[in-house]
Amino acid sequence: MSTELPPKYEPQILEPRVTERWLSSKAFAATPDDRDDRYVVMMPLPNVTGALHMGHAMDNVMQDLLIRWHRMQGHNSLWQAGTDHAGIATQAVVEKRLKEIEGKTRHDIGRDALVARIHDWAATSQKRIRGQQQAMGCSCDWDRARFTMDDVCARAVRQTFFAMFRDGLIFRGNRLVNWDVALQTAVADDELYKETVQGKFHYLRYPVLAPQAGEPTHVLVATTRPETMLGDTAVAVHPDPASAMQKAIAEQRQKVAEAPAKEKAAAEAELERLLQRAQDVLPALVQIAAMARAGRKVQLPLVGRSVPILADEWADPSLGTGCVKITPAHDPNDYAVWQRHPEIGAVVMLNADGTVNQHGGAYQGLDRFAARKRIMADLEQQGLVEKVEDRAIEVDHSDRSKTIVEPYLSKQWFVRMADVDGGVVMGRGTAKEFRGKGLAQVALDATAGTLPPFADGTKRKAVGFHPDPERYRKMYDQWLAEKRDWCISRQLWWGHRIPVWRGDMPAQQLLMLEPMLAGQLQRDDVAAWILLPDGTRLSVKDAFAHLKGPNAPTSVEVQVCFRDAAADASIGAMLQGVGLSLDPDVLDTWFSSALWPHSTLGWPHPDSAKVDAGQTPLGKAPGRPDALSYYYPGSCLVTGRDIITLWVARMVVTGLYNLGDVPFTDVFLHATILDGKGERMSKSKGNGIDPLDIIARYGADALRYVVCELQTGTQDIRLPVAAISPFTKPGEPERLVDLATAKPGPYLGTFLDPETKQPMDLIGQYGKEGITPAKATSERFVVGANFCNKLFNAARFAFLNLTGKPFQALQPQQLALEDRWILSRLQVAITAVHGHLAGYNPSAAIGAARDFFWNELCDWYLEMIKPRCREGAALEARATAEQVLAAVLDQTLRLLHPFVPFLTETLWSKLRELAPVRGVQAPFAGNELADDELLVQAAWPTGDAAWRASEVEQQIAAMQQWCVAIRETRARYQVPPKDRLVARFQASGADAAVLQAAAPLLAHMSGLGEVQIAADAQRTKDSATVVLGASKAFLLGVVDLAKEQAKLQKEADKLCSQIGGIEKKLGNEGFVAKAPPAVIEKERQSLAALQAQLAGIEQSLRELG
RNA sequence: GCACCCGUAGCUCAGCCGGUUAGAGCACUUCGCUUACAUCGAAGGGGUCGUCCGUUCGAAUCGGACCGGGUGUACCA
Repeated sequence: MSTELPPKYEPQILEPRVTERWLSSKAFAATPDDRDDRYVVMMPLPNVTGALHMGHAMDNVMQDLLIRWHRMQGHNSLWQAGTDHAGIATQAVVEKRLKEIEGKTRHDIGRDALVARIHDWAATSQKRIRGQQQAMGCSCDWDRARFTMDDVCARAVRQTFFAMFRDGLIFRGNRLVNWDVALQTAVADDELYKETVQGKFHYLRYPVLAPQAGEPTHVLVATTRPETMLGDTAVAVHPDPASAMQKAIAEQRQKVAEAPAKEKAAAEAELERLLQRAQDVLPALVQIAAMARAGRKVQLPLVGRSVPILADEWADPSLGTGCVKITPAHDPNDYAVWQRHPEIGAVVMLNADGTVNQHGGAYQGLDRFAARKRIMADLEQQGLVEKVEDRAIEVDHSDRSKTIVEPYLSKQWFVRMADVDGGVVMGRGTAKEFRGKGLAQVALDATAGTLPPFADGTKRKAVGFHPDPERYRKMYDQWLAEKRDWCISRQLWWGHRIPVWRGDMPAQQLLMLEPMLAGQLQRDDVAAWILLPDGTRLSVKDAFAHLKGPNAPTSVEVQVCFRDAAADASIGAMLQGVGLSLDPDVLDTWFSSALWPHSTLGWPHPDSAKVDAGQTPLGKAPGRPDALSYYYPGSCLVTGRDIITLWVARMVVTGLYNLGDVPFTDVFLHATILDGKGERMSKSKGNGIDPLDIIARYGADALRYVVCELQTGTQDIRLPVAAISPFTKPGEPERLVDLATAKPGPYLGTFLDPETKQPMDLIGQYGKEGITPAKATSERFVVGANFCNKLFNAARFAFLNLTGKPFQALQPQQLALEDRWILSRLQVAITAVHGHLAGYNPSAAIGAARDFFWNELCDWYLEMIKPRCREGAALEARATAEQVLAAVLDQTLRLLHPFVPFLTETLWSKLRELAPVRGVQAPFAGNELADDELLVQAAWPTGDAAWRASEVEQQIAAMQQWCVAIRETRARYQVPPKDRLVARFQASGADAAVLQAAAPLLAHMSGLGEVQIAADAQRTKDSATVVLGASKAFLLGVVDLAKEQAKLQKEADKLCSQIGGIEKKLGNEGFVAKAPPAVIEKERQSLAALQAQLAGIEQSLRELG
C-alpha cells in the first residue's frame, strides 16, 4: 500500500484512514490459539443511555494502551467490548422522551411496546458509542461485542439465577427499600445522591387515650415528614429516660472538659441545653415511660387508630421531643424498632406512585406532598400542632428520576451475601470447585489471597489493585465485610425478567397436585421451594411430607425456577394452569454486568452460545479451544474507583460462584476526570464533554497523549473546559468561554455566553428547546497535538533522507559516536517505558518515551547527523547515519504506538516503503524486519543490552554540557547564530580526550568555526570564559569585560555558597558519625569538584582583573 | 460524626520507602524562519514545597496539631 505523506500533520484526515485500515483488516480480532501468553481486558461496559464523556475516554484509552502493549508483545490479546442495558437509566430516558414527544406514559403503550422502543434506543446509542470508541482508536475485537440483553448474556443470567435460587442464595423477602415514586421501582443505595432541601420540622401532639390525673394529655413527637403519621403503629419513649439523660449529660461534661478552646463554647452550650432539658422535658418523659410500661396507648390523630406507647431505646431523650413516632413501613430506624417489637405491626401508607393509599382515610389519592400540607392544616385546626421550625434537611434523591425517594416496605428479591451454614459450593461441577463460607466472604478471600488452592495443589490467584494496592482494597474490603444482602429486583419493564413462577395456594390444593407436580418439580433443571406462612422454606419433597403432617398450614407459597428459558413456555403453561404466574419484576442491571467476564465468553456452554450474524462464534473450532476456556480467567480490569463495590466486587463473586476462579488478577484504577471547578465529570452533572469534540479539534492521538500523560498515580485530574462560543460572527476570531466561571444556563449542561448572554448547549440535548449547541475544548490538549506534529515532522525529516539503499548489517566500528550514543539511549528508553507500563504509570511511560524522542533524538541526534546527511558528505558515513536513523525511528514508532496509534501507524507504512528492512547489526532487537504490514501487530521493542555504551553516553553528556555552556554565553553576548566562533579549550587528560573525540559534533552543535584544545591554552583579551569542572573554554572575539566579570562573579558566589553548605555538613560531627559512608563520600566528591571549578573561575577572574 | 485523599513555580501536575543546587509541560522574557517542525529552536526569569511543632546529622519527603479543598460513608424522630 503506497502512502503519500501529506506535507502537514492533519489528524482529521489521517485518523479515519487508519481506522478504516484497522477495521477492514480485522487487526484487533482475538482468536484462541496455542499461545500460552494471553491478555484479556473486559471493557467496563458503558450504559446504552447515551454517549461517552471524557471519563470514559480515560477509561478506554487506558485499556487500549494496555491491550496494544500486550498485543505487540505477542500475547494473545482480547479486549472484550460491549454495552450494558442499564435498566433503570435507560427506561427512564426512553420514558421521558415518550412523555415529552408523545405525551404518553409506559402504561399507555404497554410492556411489549415500551421494551421494543428501548431496544431501538439502545441500538442507536450502541452505534454512537462504538463510533466514539473507534474514533479514539479502541482496539476491541468488535466481532465479539456483547450486549447484556443479548442471547449469550441472557442465558448466563438465567443459569446464574437458577443456580443461586437452587442453592438457596436467592430469596424473596419483605424489606424496606429505597422507593423511587417517579419510576415506581426499588433503587439501590448506590443509585442515590444526597441533596439538601429546605424543609420543616413539625412538632405534633398525639392525644393520650384516657389520661389519668397528673399524666400528660399528649405525647409530643417531631418529624420532617408528617404525612407518614398515617402509617404510624406506635410512639416510642426511652425505657429509662432519666438515666439516659444523666448519661448524656455526663458524656457532654466530659466533652466540655476535653474540648479544644475553639469548640468549648459550642460544647458548653450543648451541655446547657441538656441540663435545661432535664428540667423541662424529662419529667414528662419519665411519666410517659411509666405509661409505656403500663401498656397505655395514644390516639393517632386524623386516622383515629389507637397505637401503643412503646418503651424502646431508639427514642433518645436528648433529641427532638424525646418521644418518637414509629412508622415501620417508611423509616429504616422505625423498621428496626418493629423488628424488636413485632406486635406493633407495620402499615404501608403509600401507593407505588407516591400517593396515599387506602390506609390514609380521607387523604387517600393525594400525592405525598399534597397530603403533607393537608394533614398539617387539619392537625393545626385540631390544635395538635405544637410548633413548626424551618430546617435544612439532607434527603436521598434517586439519581435516575431526580426525585425524593421514600423508604418503602415491599417484597423484593435478594442475593444472600452473608455466610451460609455449611458453606456455598463455588464453581459447582467444574474442576475448580471449592467450598466457601459465603458469597461476600470468598470475594474477601480473593483480595486477601486466602482462597483455598486448586485440587492439584497450585495456588489460586488473588485479585490485586493498582497502582496503589492498599488504598482501594480497603474500600472493597470494607464494603464486602458488611455482607449486606443484595436487592436484585426492580419494578421495571426493561431488563432480565426474574425467572420465577410463584403464587399462593391452599395447602390442600398443592397436595392434590402432588401427582402432577412432584415429578416436574424435582428435576435437575428445575428449582422449586415451598414457603410456609412463617417464612420457613422447604424443598418440594419436604414440603409434601410436612403438609401431610399434623402441623400443616392451610396455605403456602410456591416458587419455581427453570434452568432453561424454553421451559417457561412449556412447563410454565402448566404452572399457570394451577395458579402460578411469572414474577413481573426484572433484575438489577448489575446482576447481568456482574457476569460480564464470563457471560461474554459463552458461559456456561460456549459451544452452543447463539451469537449474532457476523459475530465470532464462541465455541471450539478444529484445533482450537473455546473462548471461555481460553480467555477465562482474564487479566486486568481497568476502571474508575466509583464502581469498585457495585461492579468489581460482584464480578469477583459471580466469577468464583460460577467458575470457581477469579475473573481477573489485576484491577487498574485510574484517576477520575474533574472539571475546571474540581467536580467529578459526569453525565448527570451535565459537565461531561464529548471526546469527539476534542478529537475534532486536536485529533485522537493528541487526546490519548494527554490522557496518558495525566494518568500519574491516584491523583484526580482537573481538566479546565471551555466552550467554543457559537455566537461569533463570520470573520470574528474564535471566542472561548471558560465553563468553570460561566454562568449556568436554563438546563443542565447549558451555559450562558458572557458576551451575548445567550445560552449554549454543551451536551447536545436541547435542540427542541432552541438552544444553540456549542462544542467544548480544553487547551490542555494542545500539548498532545504539538507532540504529534513534532513526531510527524521528525519522521518526515527521516524520510527525506532515506534514499532507499538496501539494508546492510553494520559493524560497531562503522558507527559514529553519535550513532552509538542514540542506540544506547534508545535502550535506556525502552527499558524505562516498559517498566513504567508494567508499574501502571502511563504518565511516566509516555514521559520517558517523549524525553527520548524529543530531547535526545530530535534535539541532538537529528541535529548531529545533519552534516552527514547533506549532499556531498562522505557516502559511507551518510549511509550509516541513514541506517541508524531508520532503525531508531522504527523502534521509536513501536514504542510510541500504544500511546499515539494513528500517527505511528501512518508513519510506519511510509517507513516500510522506504526502508523495507531496517536494523543496524544482526541481531538487533529482533528487527531486521521483513516485516509486519501493520504496526498494531509488530513486535514490541525488547531492547538489546549489548548496545548500551555508558562511556559513549558520558562523552556525549560532556559534549552537551560544553555545548549548553557555550550557547548560554553566546546568548548572553547576543552573538548572532550564524557567527562561527573560535573556541580555545584549556583541558588535559580525560577531559581533553573527550573534547578531541567530540570536537566536530561540538563545533556543529554550538556554532564553532574552530576548536583548539591544549593543556596550556591561554585566554586572549577579547574572549569570554566558560568554566566546566577543571577545564576552561575561551570564546574568542567576545568582549565585554564588565559583563564577563559579573557573570563569573555570580558563578563564583553560587559555588561558594554551595561549597559552604557542604563544608558545614561535613564539619558536622553528627553527620560524619551517623550518615552512611556512601553519602559522605558523595558529599566529599562533589565538594572536590565544586572547589576545582571555583578555583578555575577565580583564576579567570584574576586574569580579567 | 467517622474514614480516606489533596494542598510543591501564574496554571496543571511529577518528586515524597529522608541525602548535593526541588523537576516537567503550559504561560512569561530575550534571541532566532540556521528549513523536518514557528504546532519549532536556543537561552533565561520564576517556588521560604499550606501553617506550626516534633523526630533526625539531615525533612517537600516521617510523626503530631491546625488551616484550606475534595471524596466516600453514617446520622439527622
